[in-house]
Amino acid sequence: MGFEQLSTREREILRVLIDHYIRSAEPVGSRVLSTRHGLGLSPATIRNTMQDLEEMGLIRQPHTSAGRVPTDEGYRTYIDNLIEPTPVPEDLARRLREEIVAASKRAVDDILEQTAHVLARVTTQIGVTLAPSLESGVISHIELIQVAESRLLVVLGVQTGLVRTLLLEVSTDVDRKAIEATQHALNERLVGQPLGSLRKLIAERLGDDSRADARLVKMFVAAADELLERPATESLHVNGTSNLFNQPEFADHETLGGVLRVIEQRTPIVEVLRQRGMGEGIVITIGSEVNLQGAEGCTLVSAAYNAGRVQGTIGIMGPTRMEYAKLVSIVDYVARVLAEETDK
Amino acid sequence: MGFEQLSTREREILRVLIDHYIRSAEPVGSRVLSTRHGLGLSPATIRNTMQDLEEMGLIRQPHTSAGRVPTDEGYRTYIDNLIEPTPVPEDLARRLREEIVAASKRAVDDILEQTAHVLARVTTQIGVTLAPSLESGVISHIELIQVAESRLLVVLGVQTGLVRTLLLEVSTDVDRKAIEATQHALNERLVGQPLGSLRKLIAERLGDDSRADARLVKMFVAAADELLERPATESLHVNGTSNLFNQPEFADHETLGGVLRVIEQRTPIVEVLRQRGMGEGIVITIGSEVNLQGAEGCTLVSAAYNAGRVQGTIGIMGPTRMEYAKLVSIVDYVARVLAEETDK
DNA sequence: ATTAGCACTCGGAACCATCGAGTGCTAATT
DNA sequence: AATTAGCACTCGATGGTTCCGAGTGCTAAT
Repeated sequence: MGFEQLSTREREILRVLIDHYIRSAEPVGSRVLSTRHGLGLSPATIRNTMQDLEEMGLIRQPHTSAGRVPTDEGYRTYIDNLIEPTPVPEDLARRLREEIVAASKRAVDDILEQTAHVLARVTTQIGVTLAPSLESGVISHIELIQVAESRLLVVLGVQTGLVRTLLLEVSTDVDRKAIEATQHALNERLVGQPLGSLRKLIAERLGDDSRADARLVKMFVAAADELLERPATESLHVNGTSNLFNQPEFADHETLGGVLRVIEQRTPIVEVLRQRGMGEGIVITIGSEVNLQGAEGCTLVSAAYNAGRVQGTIGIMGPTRMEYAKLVSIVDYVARVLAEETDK
Repeated sequence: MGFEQLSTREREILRVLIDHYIRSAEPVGSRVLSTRHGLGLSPATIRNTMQDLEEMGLIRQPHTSAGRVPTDEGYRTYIDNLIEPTPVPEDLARRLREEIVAASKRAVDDILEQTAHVLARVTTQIGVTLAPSLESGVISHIELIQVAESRLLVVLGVQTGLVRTLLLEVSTDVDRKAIEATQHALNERLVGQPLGSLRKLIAERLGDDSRADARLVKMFVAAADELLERPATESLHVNGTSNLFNQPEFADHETLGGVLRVIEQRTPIVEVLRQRGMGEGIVITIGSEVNLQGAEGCTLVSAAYNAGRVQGTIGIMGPTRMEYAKLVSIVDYVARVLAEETDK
């Protein structure tokens, strides 16, 4: 099943077959491979090799008298061993950078929204972007602002310029003094610490501080918890869903519906991006390999980007039959640009 | 074409026909109407009336030898004159309220997201919610916070507890003093004024103020402008798109694609909600009546909600063939609950 | 080891007949 | 005068049949 067991010829035929299938979206027969591509072999020979590849589970026949299509295992070997990314053309690179930079004056969410949009348009796939997880971010700044009688706005500055805000509903009888005192206490004790360990820190460091209003602190912790937990699905931006309609694999209503449902749930996608997309370099995830029920025919091409010390993920989602050679480079490039833009 | 010209019998038949069609999604023949509904008329009579209704453009035949289906004009008369909303059942009302209240401790966007979700689930249509337009909101509070060397967070409090924040990229050489001074000047001159007239006000009131940093003020205005313009599409929440898949009218790929594309663009929907949805009571907008290219077969049932002095809109979107009697009440009820929750 | 040759398979397109729901019209009925 | 029964007619949907050809696997020749 592994790549090592493939002969040069098998590799070559598998590569050419998938290349062709990616373009045509139709089962590939031995004839086309023999004539239209430069591997000087007769159809018969190719047929033999194809039989072998089929036994290995890398390709299959939709029905007896049809050509072959890649299986997901086939795609996997192709992805891992047979593609050579084509560099992003100069002019496209320039345009990409411009469009992302144009948005970078705004808040993080706006950049990400814009990036998802650009990704979708350029790749004609679905663009997805995920804001950095703040777990490991370092608190630089805490501010409590009373915006209404019973509403407190919490501004949480995280290291290199990331900001999150959230609203706190408080009982009406906290006075300005208490708020200020709490704010001071929080700042003093928490700045410079990683957000992820906040709950623990508060217990340790503020338990004794008499200046801080205990109720406020408790609410603050609850809110911060939420900030850490919830935004996972909320900070996911998806764009270009309608690109699916052009893909023949989603001509079927069921298939299409399944994918859209998965996208709507968000969580499954966030999980794939978080769990597999971290680290560095491009990660390609085939739907059927992970638990993406309903989107088995989809694949995610993702890359992490560093925004200061925290990491977010971007990517594209489309049918497993996609032009990896081109798209991989684009995703990679966009991730780099995004890192530059969010990290300054 | 108007409603006045319909005889009682014509009205009755139109009503019953549409009622039936809404449930069955199939062309309605004269037989079914005669036997299955209590209007003691023979099929032949009904056929005659149906011919009349067809001439008036209220119903039509998909082809000879098929029953009749309503035209959009037919739906319009039905909507305007023939439906009687069924009250929301007690227990459903309770659950709705609970679910919305549960989210109301969080920021506005969260409530709206949750509301869209609830609407979608309960109606099995697409739920849409639109944050209040801040145009006419009154500024209660302005705060400038330096969150990084060259980043300023603007907190804009709007009357009863609504808060908007946005990031400002500034050149590095503004000092703390200048920021504070500007903040003071802004507060002094702008609090109590409607957000919409902000640009004009600033020219009038701050031109002479020497304390404020001119560059900062200019950037502030730019940012506020953006806040007024841009969020129109951004503060639209959509949920339940996959509900479309159950509707037979969207079995066709083209149709479905059209609708999804419209949803993705967002602007068209925002416009319908803003332009027609304001004021009070339920507004029902049929796709073909307004300029919703691609979503002609869709209808929006929307209602405005008051959040203090500003107004937002919520609604549902689905095939024109939807159960208005039930759904209208639900949308109405949710709008009321939402008003209560955002306005306190 | 490769390839030409050939019988075989099977999905898809085209064609056809059939069926039946629903119509519009006319003539009979109330 | 309004309603209804009766009837011929229309036309989409359904299912069966045939036909075509792309593509195969195998065998025998190179």
